[in-house]
Amino acid sequence: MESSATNFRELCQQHGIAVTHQRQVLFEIMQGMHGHPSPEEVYARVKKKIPAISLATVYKNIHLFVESGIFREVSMHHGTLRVEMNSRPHHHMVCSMCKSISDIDEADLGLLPSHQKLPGGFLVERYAVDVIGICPDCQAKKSN
Amino acid sequence: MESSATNFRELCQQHGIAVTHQRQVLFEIMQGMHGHPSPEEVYARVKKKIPAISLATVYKNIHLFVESGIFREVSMHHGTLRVEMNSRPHHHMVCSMCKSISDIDEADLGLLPSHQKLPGGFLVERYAVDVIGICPDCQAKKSN
DNA sequence: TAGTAAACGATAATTCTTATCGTCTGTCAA
DNA sequence: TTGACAGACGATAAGAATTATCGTTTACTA
Repeated sequence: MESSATNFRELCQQHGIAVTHQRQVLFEIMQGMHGHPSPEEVYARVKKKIPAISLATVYKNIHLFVESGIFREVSMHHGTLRVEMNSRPHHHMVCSMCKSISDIDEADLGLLPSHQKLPGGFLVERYAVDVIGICPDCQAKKSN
Repeated sequence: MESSATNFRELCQQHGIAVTHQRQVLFEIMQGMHGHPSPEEVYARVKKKIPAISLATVYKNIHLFVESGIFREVSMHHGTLRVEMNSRPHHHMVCSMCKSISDIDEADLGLLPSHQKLPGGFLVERYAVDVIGICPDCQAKKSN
């Protein structure tokens, strides 16, 4: 069985990024965390292993991991407060390139909820679907 | 046909909030905006009609509208950067009370995408579904 | 193993949002 | 109507999250 160190080294080589001690510890700790920790929470954990690490390094490497496709952001939405004024039942199309958000009617999406109660006893109020992909503008730019 | 002023007055009475000039102009401008504007963008528009308005007032009233259920937030997610380390295909259950996020396997959700290309030519890469509702903990608290 | 590009830590700066506070206004009862 | 009072307002300071800067150190390639 390969060690996780070897795996991480290969992962970095695949993505063309340098293997540093900080980066490796960060990666391993993040992989071992459940849920969706904030950068601060990750920082707190990593600090136990590398007391001298900087919060900026944590941010920089989380972004690097996300850009490389090693991890993924939970929400594609903008960081600022965004409000919904379209009162018709609809969902969102989010462009993975330009991050633009456009609305799509529920009926046009062709997806409908089927359960009222999910495993664990979670009581469903509504579904919010982000369709992630490439918007027409970015498709055009891509093929140029 | 009722004027929009009357509508807004009734809306405020329904929600037990005062009708102020700022609030009314803000509401009307937001209703007339497309997409999902940021507070800054809304502020810029409102300023043309009420030059003396404060950005804090815009924030306070957007929150008020959201809390009252007049408008809705685009994303229920936390404002901070959150990273996904679960590599299995899954979606999220977001509690509308405590804002906690937990994972649910795609298979358990019972929802599957049916289209590859949506109206407008948007090219689908993947779906990210937020199931919004009440988590078991908050259901328990609620009934107390 | 030397040169170079990139990564690091420290910290200043920026951005977004919220809190504070003195003044003003909308609401409601008289 | 009017007067009292809670709540809303504007100005701005404060706070939280994130990013930029910069001098030093480290990893990769030849």
